[in-house]
Amino acid sequence: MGVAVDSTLQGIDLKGTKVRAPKIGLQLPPEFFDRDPQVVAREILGKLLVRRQAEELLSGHIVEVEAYLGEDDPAAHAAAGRTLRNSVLFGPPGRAYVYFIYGHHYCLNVSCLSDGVPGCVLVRALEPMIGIDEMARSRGITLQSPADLKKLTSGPGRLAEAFGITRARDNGKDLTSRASDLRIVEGDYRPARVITTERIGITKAAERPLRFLVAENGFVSRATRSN
DNA sequence: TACATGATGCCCT
DNA sequence: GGGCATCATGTAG
Repeated sequence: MGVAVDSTLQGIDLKGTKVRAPKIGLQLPPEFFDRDPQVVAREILGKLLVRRQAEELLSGHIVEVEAYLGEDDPAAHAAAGRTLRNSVLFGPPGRAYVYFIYGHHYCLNVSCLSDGVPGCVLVRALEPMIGIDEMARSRGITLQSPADLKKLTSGPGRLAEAFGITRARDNGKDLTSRASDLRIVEGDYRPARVITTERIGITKAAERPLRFLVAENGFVSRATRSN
C-alpha cells in the first residue's frame, strides 16, 4: 500500500512480513515469576508475548506494565481475599489472570509469587512485532499510516483484543509452558532505560510508583509528562 | 435477587 | 479533554 515506514518502525513492514524478526527465544521458567511483582514488572519489559494459533504467530515486545501486590495493595484484585474470579492470583506463578472490565475489555495479568501469596503484573502495552495484519484484523483497524500501528496494542484492552485474549480462552493458562498457545519468552530486546510512574486508571493507592515503562518507546499507552 | 462499580477505549467536542 | 457504553463480579439485602 506504499506506506512510508519511519524510523520508529524499522523492521516492521505494514504488510506483516518480518524484516527484523525477533528470535522467539528461551522459555521463561516459572521461577522468573516467583518473585515480588515489582521485580518481575521491571524485568519483564522487553520480553515477548507470543500467541500461536492455527497458522499464525503473533508476538510483541512488552513495553509497559503495572505491578499489583497482595492484601496491602488496595488497588489489587487480590486485596479483598481469594474469590472464584481472582483465584489465579493465589495460584502458581506464571499463569494468565484475565478479567473483563467496563463491559467491553479484557486485561491480561501474569500471576507472581506462589503458595497462596497473591500478586501479579498487568501487561499494559506491547510493541507489535509479528502478525501485524492479524492483529489489525482482530482490532477492526485498517492500517493506513505508520501511526495506526500504535492503535493495535497500546493499552491493556487493545492488546487483549489484538491477541484474541479472553477469560474463557486464556484465564489460568500457563505462560511458561512450551505446550501453551500463549506464552512469554525471552526476546532479543534490552530496554535502554526504564521509567517508573504512578499506575493509571485507579483510585485506590494511586500514588504508588508501580507502573513501569520503556523510555522513549512510542508504543506505550500514555506518554509521561516530563521524561 | 438487585444494584453499584470499575486496572478502558472510542467518539465527540 | 470529557462523557459514556456495557456487563461480570462482589456484596448487600
